[in-house]
Amino acid sequence: MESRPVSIKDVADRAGVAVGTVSNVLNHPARVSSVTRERVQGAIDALGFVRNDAARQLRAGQSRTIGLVVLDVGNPFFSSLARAAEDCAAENGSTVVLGDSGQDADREARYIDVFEQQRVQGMLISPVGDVGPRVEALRTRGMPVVLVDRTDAQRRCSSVSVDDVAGGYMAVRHLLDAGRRRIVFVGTRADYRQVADRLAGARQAVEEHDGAVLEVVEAEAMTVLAGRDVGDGIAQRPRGELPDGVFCANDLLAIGVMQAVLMIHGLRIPEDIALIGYDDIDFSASAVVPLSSVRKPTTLMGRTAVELLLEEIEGPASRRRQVIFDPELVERGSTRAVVGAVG
Amino acid sequence: MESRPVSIKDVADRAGVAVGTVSNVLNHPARVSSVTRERVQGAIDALGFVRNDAARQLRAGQSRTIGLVVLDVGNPFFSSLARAAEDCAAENGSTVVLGDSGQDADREARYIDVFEQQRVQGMLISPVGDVGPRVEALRTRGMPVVLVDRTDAQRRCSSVSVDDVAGGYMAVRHLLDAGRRRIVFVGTRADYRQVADRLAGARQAVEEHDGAVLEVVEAEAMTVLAGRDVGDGIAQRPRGELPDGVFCANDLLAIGVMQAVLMIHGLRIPEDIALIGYDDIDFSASAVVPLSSVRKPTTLMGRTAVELLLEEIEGPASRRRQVIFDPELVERGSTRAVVGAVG
DNA sequence: ACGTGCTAATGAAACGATTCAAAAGCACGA
DNA sequence: TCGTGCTTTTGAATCGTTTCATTAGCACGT
Repeated sequence: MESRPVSIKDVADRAGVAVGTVSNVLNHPARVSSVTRERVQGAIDALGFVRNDAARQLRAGQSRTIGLVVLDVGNPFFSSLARAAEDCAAENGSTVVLGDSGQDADREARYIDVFEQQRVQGMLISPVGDVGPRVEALRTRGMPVVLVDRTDAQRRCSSVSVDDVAGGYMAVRHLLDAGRRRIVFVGTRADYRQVADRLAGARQAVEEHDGAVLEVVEAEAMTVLAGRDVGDGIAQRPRGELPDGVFCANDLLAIGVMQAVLMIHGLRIPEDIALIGYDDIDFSASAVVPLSSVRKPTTLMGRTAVELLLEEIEGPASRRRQVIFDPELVERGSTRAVVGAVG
Repeated sequence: MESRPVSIKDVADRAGVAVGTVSNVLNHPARVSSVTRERVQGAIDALGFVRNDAARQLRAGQSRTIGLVVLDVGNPFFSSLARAAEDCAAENGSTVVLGDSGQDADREARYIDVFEQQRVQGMLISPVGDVGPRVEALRTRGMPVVLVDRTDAQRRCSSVSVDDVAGGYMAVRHLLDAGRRRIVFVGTRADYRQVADRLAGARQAVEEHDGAVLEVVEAEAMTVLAGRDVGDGIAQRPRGELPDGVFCANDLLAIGVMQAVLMIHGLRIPEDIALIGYDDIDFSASAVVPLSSVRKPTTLMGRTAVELLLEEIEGPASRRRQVIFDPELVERGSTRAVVGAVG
């Protein structure tokens, strides 16, 4: 009953040709006369032949597959990045397979191993911790690697990332432009480089502006609940000490702050407090007051990462490139200028 | 400079043993004396040898990889399902590679092809449209397939899904138990089998209960904004005609309804209207009023899917099984009983 | 010295597709 | 008839690993 899989040999026998001819039908159809081609194709269909990729790869020495290791597929940033990478790869005849490290270094290592054993064309890695040595080893064995959402300070490989300092600057500059002067930055104790960068950008914007002050408020975590606590604390202050602009290190925090400010304390957004977040998650557009935010060029990042990788696959001689994108301001109701807006 | 990759032959030469011995070190270490083992291991490390999976697979005839094709990695349901599947596969020495069809049939077909060419051990598919013929073809070629989040009416393969009728019943039953009688179901025109099933369950619960009435309100889409419109329409009714319980076909709708009911019309949840959603997305727990919901046993589903697949891989003789899980009620503030709660 | 019973190591064959030098087939002109 | 220049087809060699029948090596008892 359970017969062994159909090979190119079986197809050749049935069509009455040599194996080389079948291979040519599959890979160089122009070399084969149309009558033979049709006979072979008929045999392929009749037998349900499916090419054995292992054998093909073994001979070819490399595959048409790109490995992508992400921190968390549940995070919308990574899922749309993956989508974009897949599209771009498909246009170039490659396929992306995804490995989710779940921020776990062991798991990350496992996927890197598996992909290397599979002889993928190259890897895109958004690393958990320090993948320096790892990447170094891959490169000595000739495996192209591009880092995603992280630069490589030692320039061992190309990378695609976002300038979070610019993003922080952009957000606070936007608040200042809307006439706000007493700015609060909400973030966690800056273990994450990302948060630290955003704060640095915020500082820079405030320092450029006479009369503006920046206060840093620390949240327990980067979640809605933590944001609600922070918002609660802020909104309880006496009227005269209220900030008029709040920049949160991500959208979840901002949504929490919004809930507290609006619901618990009855203040108005943006009239009393203008509010801006970071990441532009889907939810932000449909918050009670649509939330302004700072968006990473996710799609562009995914495409660029694949392009850099392909570049390196084609010509390994090419030098490493660190591509850093600027984020984009997304202006919504939570910071809309209110003076003269009706006019 | 760019030397060809290190093969088992190179390792054998350096260690001064035969290739078969190196292979034994890798696959059957017990068969090799410890002194030889160490010498070979040393050569492996020194040369940076990485096993060529293509060659291994070619010989073995099958891989240790499971292909998972999902509708949308951005959807938390699928990302946690994938996570669970990966864990379960890892425990059994396999690796899951993920393909995101993005609800696109072509893309889905491409991933299925790629996985079949890669001779994966088996596939888990959450299908876009009608994959019947597709699955049929795979099966005749001996490829194990398990459907996810969908049953196979023709029982051509095993499947893992959720009983949405039971989920709908559960949600409305919960509202009834909390003393609500005028129930509204919010959903889209039921193209999705899932939504239709949830409504059917809701109907059933209401019919079992004397004096309870069910009204169906149609939303434009399954989004927060569409929910807000619906909530707006409901809350504008004269007090006497207000429902006292609302069941939304997903959490996004429910959050929209909540925003409209609370913010625009100043009604209270759950005092005036008890509200329950479906899916239990992360956001629900941190809504202004924490949202009750119906949760699918995502992790269990992922594990079970892998288990069914492995079962079929081991013994192809095993009959197909349709596993249907019951969803779980998650009770939060939006439906909390208010009478006597303080006591 | 020789057989017995081990364990350890060997190396050729096999997996299935691709490649490529060589052969075959064919048309045409000399 | 033969050579020339073309297109089409052939099939052996190759990729790197695993398997397995065989051989080698060694200790022990007779």
